[in-house]
Amino acid sequence: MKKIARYYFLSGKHYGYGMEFKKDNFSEWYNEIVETSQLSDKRYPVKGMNVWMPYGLKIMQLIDRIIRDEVDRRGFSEVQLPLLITRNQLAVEFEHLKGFEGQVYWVTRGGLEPLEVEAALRPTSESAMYPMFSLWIRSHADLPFKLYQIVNTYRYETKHTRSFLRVREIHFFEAHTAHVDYEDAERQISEYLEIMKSIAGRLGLNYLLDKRPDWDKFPGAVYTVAADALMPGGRTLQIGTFHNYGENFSKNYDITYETESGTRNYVSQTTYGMSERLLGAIIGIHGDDKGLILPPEIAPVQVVIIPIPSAKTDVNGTAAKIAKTLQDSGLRVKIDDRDAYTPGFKYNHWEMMGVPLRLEIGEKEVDGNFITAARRGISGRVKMHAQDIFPEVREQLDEVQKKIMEKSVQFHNDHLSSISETYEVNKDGNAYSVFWCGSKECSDRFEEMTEASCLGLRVGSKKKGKCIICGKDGHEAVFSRTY
RNA sequence: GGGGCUGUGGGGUAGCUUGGCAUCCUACGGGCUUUGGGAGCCUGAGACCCCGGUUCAAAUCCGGGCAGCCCCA
Repeated sequence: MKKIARYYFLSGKHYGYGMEFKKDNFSEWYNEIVETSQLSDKRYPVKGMNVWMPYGLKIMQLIDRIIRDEVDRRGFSEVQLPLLITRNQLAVEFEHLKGFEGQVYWVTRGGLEPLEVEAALRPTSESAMYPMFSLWIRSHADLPFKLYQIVNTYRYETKHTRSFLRVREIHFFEAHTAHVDYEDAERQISEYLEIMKSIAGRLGLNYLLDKRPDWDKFPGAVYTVAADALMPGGRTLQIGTFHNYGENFSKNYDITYETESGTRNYVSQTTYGMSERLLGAIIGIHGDDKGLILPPEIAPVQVVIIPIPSAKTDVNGTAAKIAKTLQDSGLRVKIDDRDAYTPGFKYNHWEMMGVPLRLEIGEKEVDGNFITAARRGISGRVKMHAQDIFPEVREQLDEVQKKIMEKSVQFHNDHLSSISETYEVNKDGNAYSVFWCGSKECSDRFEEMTEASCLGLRVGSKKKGKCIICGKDGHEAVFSRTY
C-alpha cells in the first residue's frame, strides 16, 4: 500500500497514549488536549507565542470563514493594515495610549542602526487605522464606513500565558466602523450583537452579555460590552468585545465628514473584537474525557471512514466509493486505511480529534449494503443505507451539532447561579448573578471576599434588587473569576 | 503584583540528597504477523534547557539567563 504522509489528519499520536487527564481536572486536561490533538505547539521558545499546528490552524481558519461570512453579508469590507505603528500615530494624547503603555512591543533598531522613529507592534489597530480613516472619509455619503481585518496583534502579557486563552501574539478579528452620529453607532452595536449571536450559534457557544464597569472598559471607549463564556474550571472567558467610541477617537485623529448642509462633523465610531479565544472556548466547553468535540462546520475532518480489514471482502473499494460520494457533496472526508493500526485504535484517535461522524465499513456492511455510523458525543451507533448516503450523513451531522448546543446550554445554565449572599460563592467557582449598586467600593469588597471580579451589568436585564454588599438599590450584575 | 516548584531522547519519567557507564514506559524508522473498541514479536535510531563557576571529573553542587507549571492577591 502507498505510504501515507504524516500530516495532521492521518498521523499517529506523537505525544503518548490517549487522554491521561479527565476533564474535571480542567487545567491539566486543557493542556493535554491542545497538545495531543495537535492544535498548537507551545515548545516554541518565546513566552506566549505558540506554533499553530496544521489541525489547529485549519479549525481557526474555518472559524474565520464563519466570521467573514457573517460580516461580509452585512456590508463590511476586509482590509489589512501594516503591523508597525509609528510613535507619532500612537502618541495622540489621550487615554487610549495610556491603557496599553505597559504591554506594547517596540521596534527600536533597523539592522545595526537605531530607528529614527521607533515603531510599535500593533496591540490593536485603532492608531494604525484612524489616521487612514481621516484620509478616506470625506462626506456623509461615505458613511456608515465598515471595515474589518483578521491579523496578528501583539501584547506583552506579564501574566501566565495559556494556549488560545492568554497569548502575546493574538489572532485577532477587529471590525471598525464610522457613523454620522452616536445613534447610528448605537445601531451598529446592535448589529454586532446580532452577528455575535449568529456566530456563537454556529459554534455551539453560549455567553453572557455584560456592560463592563467604567474602570474596566476599553481605553478610549464611551462604553464596552463584552461576551463572556462560562468555562469549566470556574472561570469566564471574554470571547467578544463591542465598544462604542462616540467621538473620542475621531476628535483625536481628526476624522470628519461633510454633512448635507455643508458643515463638518466628527464621526462616531465603534469596534468589535474577537480572537482565538473562540477556539479556546470550543475546546473547553464542548470537549470531554475522550478529547475534542468539534461542531461539524469547523471540523477539519467532518467524516472519517474506518475500513475494517477483511480477507474475503473488498472493504476499501466500498470505503473509497462512499468517500467520493460524500466529498462530491461538499463534505470534508478522510479514509483511515493505515494498516499498522487496529480499528479500535483509530476509533479512539479520531474521537480525540473531535471528528463529528465516523463511518465503519467491514464485511457485514458490504454484504448487507449498509453503513455503521458513530456520532461524536452521542452514545450508540446507527445504521445508514449505503445507497444515497449523503442525506443521512447530513442529518447525523446536524444531530451532533444539536447535541453540542444542548450540552453547551445545559452547562451554561448549570454554572450561572443567582445568589443574594456572598457566602453562597463556592470555591469551585461559577459565574454569579447578583444585585449590585454600581460602586467600585462594593465591587472591590465583593472581589476581596470571593475572588470573583465584576464583569459588569447584565445587558438586557431589567431585574432590580438590593446591592449584595451595601444594600442600596442595584441592578443585576455578573461576577466571576476570569481568564 | 507576590510566593513556590520544575527543566533528562518527540511525550512521560528514574537518576540529583552522597559528583564517576543515564533507567524504564510510550511514540518514531525497518521487518514479520495481525486488524469489529487503544494487538504481538524482532530490530534500529534518539536526551541531560542555555551561559558561566567549582572540580581530575558535573544531569547531579553554585550563580545568572531563558522557558514551563502551580498557588495567592
